[in-house]
Amino acid sequence: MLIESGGPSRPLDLGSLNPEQLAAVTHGNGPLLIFAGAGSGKTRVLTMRIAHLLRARGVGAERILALTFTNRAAREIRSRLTQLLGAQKGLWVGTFHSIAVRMLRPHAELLGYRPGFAIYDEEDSRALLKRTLSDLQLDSKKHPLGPLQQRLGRERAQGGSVEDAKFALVADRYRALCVESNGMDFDDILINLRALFVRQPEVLQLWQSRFDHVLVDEYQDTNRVQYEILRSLAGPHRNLTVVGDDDQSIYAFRGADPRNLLEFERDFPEATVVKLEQNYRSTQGILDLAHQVIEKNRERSPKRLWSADQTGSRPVLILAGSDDQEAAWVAERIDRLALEEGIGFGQCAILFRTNAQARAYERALVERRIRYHLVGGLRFWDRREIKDLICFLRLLNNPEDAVSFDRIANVPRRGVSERTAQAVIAAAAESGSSLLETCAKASGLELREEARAALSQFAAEMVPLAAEARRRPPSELLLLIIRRCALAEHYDDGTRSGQARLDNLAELRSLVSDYDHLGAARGLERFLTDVALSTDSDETEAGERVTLITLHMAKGLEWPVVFLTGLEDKLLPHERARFETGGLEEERRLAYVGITRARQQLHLTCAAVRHVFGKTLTLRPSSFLGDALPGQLDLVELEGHAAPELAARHRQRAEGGPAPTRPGRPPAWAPSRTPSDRRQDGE
DNA sequence: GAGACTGGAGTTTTT
DNA sequence: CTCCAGTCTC
Repeated sequence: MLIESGGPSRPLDLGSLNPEQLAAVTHGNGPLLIFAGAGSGKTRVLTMRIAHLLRARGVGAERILALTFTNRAAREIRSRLTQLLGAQKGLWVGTFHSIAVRMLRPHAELLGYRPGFAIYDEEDSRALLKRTLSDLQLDSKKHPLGPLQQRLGRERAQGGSVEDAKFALVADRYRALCVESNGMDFDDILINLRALFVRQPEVLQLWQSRFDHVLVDEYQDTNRVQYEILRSLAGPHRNLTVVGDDDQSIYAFRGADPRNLLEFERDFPEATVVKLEQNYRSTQGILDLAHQVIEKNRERSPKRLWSADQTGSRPVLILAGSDDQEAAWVAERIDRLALEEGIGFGQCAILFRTNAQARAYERALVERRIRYHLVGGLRFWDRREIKDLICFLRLLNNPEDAVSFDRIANVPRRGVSERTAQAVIAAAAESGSSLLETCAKASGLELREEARAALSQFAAEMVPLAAEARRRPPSELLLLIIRRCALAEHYDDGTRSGQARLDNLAELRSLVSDYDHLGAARGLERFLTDVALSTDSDETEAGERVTLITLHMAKGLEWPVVFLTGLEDKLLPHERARFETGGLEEERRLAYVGITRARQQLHLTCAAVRHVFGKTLTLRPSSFLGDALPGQLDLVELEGHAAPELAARHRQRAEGGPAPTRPGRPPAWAPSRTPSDRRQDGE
C-alpha cells in the first residue's frame, strides 16, 4: 500500500540520474550489486530505488527491508524517502542491530532469553568480561581486558568456532553470563538472530516471507554473521540489492569482510553489476590523487572515479618541521580562509589517524579563538551519571541484569562492596531468584552484618521502584529513582562539573519523556532499546565550528575544505598495521577515505618531528605521499621539514599541470556510453 | 569498604 | 603525557 505524499501520484523524476544510477534504480528482480564510489550519489540511488519499487513497481512498503550500519544512514534514507513520497508506513529501514532486535524480541525465549532482555554496550561487555575472568580465576594481568575484548569481538563477528581451548573457555563462560543476566552484547544480537534462523526454520520462514526486497548499504562492512543473515533472508526471492565500495572498507579489524562484496558475483552468479564512478563531490584534482593512492592496492575491484568539476585548486602538501608547527599552520590557514575567502569554520575539517593527535589541534585552535567540535569525545550516553541512571532503569526492566546491578548496587555509596555485589549475583544465580529478591533476603547470605544491612537498604529503595516501573511512564519513574536514591545530591558536588551532571540528568529526563506516550513497561523497554542502539556519534551538526575527527569517523561525511594530517610513516600507515595481514592495504584505504572527503580544497600535512607519549619521535613522510605523481601537488615548505626528495618532486610543477579535460566532459578513461545510455540521457 | 598511590600501556571501533 | 586498573593503607 502506498501512502500519499500530498500531491497527485506522479512518476518519479528519474531524469536527473546518470545512466549507471538509472540502471541501478530501475533494476527489476534478482540480485543487484552496486559498486558505489565515494561521492557517487549512493544514498540517492538507494532511496530512489526504494521509491521506484514502491511507486513504479507497486511493491508494498511493508515488503521492503533496508539495512544500514549507522543510525545516521538509516535516518537519511528515511527522510529522503519521505521527501520523495511522503511517510512510508510499514517500511523497515534501520541498522542491522536495530532490525535484528526487532526480529529477535518476539522469539527470544526460543534461544533461552527472557522477555525484556538488555542490550550491552562495549563498557557493559567489558565489565562482564572482567567478571568472566575472575569467575574462571584467570589472572587479568596475564590476560589484559582490552585486547581480550577486541579478540572476542572479532572472533565472534567472524562467526566461526574458537580454536584456542583456553580462549574458548572464556568465550563460553562470557556467553553463559550474558544469558544468565538476560543480556546481549552487540555481537550477540546478530549471532542470536543467525542462531534463531538456523534452529527455528519456521521463524526464518516467517521473516523470509515478510519481505520481497532486501537492500543493504555499506556492504563491504558486513561481517560473516551479517552475511549469513542476509543470505537466509534473501534465500527464496534473491531480491538482494547490495551497495558498497571495497576501497572504503576500513573496519576489517572489527571483523568486517570486504570479500562479501568482492565475491558477491560468486554467491549470486545471476547478479547484475553496476559501477557508479561519476563523483559529484570533489574536483578532479582531488580524485586524481585519490586514485594514485588507492590504485596501489592489490585486493580491489578495478574502477576509477571521475568528476565533471575540472575547476578548483590542486591538493596542497604541507611539509612541516614539527607537529606543533603543523597544527599552527592549519589553524592559521583556517583563520585566513575565513578572513579572506569567507569560508566558515563549519566548512573545514581536520582529519587524523589517532585520537591523540586531536590535542595539538585543540590547542592551536583555542589560541586563535576558532570554535571547534571534537567528534568522538565523551559521548552523552557514556557519561557516568547517565550510564548510572540507565542501569537503574535497566535493572527495573530486567530483574536478572547483573551487569546493571553490579554498577549501581553502590550508587550512591551505601556500603555495598564489589565483593558483596558478587555474592548477591552468585546467590541469585544459585537460587534462581531475582537480584532484588536476593538483596531483600540478605539476612540469609553469609556476609558481614554491615554488608547485609547495606543490601537491605538497597532492596528497600529499589523494591517499591520496581512496582512503580509497572505503572508509571518512564520519565516519572526516572524522577522517582532520582528522589528515592537521592541521586541529585550524590552527583552535585557543588563544582561546575557537578552542575553539568545535574543538567545532564535533566536532559536525560526530557529524552525519556518522548517515550511516555507508549505507557509504562512498553515505553521503558523501547527507550532502553533505542538508547542502547543509538550512540550519538551521529551527533547534531555543530554550527559554525571546525570539525576534528578521526579518519574512521569521517567516512560518509564531506567538507569543502579538508586537512588530512599526520601523513607520516608509522602513523598513517600506522605502525601496528604492519604486523597484520592486509593491514597496509586497509591503511591505504583510510588515506583514500580521507582524501575523498574533500569537496574543494584538500591539504595534506606531514611533520618531521612528533611528540608521542611524551617522547619526541623523528618520522619519515608517509609512503602514501610517494604515490602522488611528480608535480601533482602544490607545495608549502615550512622551516625544519625533512622531506627534500618529496619537495623536489612537487616543486616543479609541470607546465600547466596535467592536461585539463574540457569541463563537463568525462576524461578519456571514463566509461564510454552505449547508444541506449545516450537515449536515456536525452541527448 | 573507601580513598590514595603506583605502574603500565596507550590505532582505528558504524552497532 | 595521561588515563586506567590494580594494590596498598587506613
